[in-house]
Amino acid sequence: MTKGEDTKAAILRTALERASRDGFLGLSLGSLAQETGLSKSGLFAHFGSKEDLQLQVLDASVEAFVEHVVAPALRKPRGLPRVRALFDGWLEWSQELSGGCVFLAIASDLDDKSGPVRDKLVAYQRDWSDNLAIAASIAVAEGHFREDLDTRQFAHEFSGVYLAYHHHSRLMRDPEAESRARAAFEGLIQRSSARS
Amino acid sequence: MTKGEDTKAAILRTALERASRDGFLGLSLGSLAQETGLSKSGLFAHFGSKEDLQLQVLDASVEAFVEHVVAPALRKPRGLPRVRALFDGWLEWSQELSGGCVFLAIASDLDDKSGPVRDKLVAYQRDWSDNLAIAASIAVAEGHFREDLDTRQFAHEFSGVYLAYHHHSRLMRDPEAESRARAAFEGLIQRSSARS
DNA sequence: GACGAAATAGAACGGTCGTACTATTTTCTC
DNA sequence: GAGAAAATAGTACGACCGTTCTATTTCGTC
Repeated sequence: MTKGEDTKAAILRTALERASRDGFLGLSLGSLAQETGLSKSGLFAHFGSKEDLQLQVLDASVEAFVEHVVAPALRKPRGLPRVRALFDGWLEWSQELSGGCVFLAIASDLDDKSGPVRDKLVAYQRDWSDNLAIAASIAVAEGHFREDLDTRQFAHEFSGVYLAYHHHSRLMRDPEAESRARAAFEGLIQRSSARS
Repeated sequence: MTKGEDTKAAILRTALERASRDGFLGLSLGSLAQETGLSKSGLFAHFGSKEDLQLQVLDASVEAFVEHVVAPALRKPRGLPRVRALFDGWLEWSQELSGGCVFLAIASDLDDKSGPVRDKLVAYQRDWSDNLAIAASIAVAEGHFREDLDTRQFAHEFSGVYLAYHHHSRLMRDPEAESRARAAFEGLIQRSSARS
């Protein structure tokens, strides 16, 4: 790894952390430069524009997410164990960066914008939704979940459990958020399971 | 209503709309002045500071929320009908402003900050959570919901249904978001109901 | 160790930010 | 309708924004 690539990776690591706290709106080149010990123009030289930086932060976020959540789950047995691993990993993910889930942090300030950054985020989110539904359908195939389970509905409610957890733990700092989320998840699993 | 109060109300109405789209981070005095046809200093004179403006926007948001969601629900019969009205009203609320739910828009850029604006938002959110739990416990008392229902857990999952709806409809523009949310809600109602 | 290339710094740009201060206009009261 | 009070405009401030351009330093190769 060359010097430049090294620096860039360090910038992205810092940027990811910052984006989780302040979103993309609060992530300025000046403050990021200061935080990484570079000059503003020195940092800027690694990216053609702020938008390019955002796109690369997004890619780096997904890379981290796959490493921390998706990959470990894929090492688990197909079906229910993998679904559980996805949930556990996802919860951990939301606490990994100091500002919580970076995707949610940037989602809110991209909601009503348009452009490549939003497009990329949405594409990634769709992929994730698809993956949740696929994990559920594997659990159906393995006989863990009901034959007639609506796997897309399952994915939707799954994400609802996560979103409620994130909202209650992060904004409201509710100490019961995790136990509530786990209870909700168990309920979801139970009513999705075969031989209910 | 004096002229000044009139202008202030108009400013707040515009600010509310803008805050729903861009959050508090994206809501600048300059752009807000332009949008309301006032000079920047003319607008500023109505508020001692930007923070004061934010606090007042927050109060105005709650006022609107109570008017559009809480009050109509309170006119419904106690118990399940009221719970349903809260849900329906909440879904409508999320589509009322062009940027979606203003509370969620500003929640994400206050997550990790501290100060009076965040404190006020959190207080309001706790009130709302409490109200949901109370509505559920009334439904228990009326015999609509199970005696042993955990009403706080109900409130938590209720908000999860809303959050998933908001996320899927707003960020991902999923046309099925509403039907998914309604299905999730019906599931929640069903397993909370008496004589299941 | 020289030398071309890669990486970083520095300075400056027009713009917008929130805020303060001083005019000017509009409204209300008698 | 005069005059006080309220409401709005104008201007300026220092700070930071993203971006561009031109140095300067550091690195990798022969």
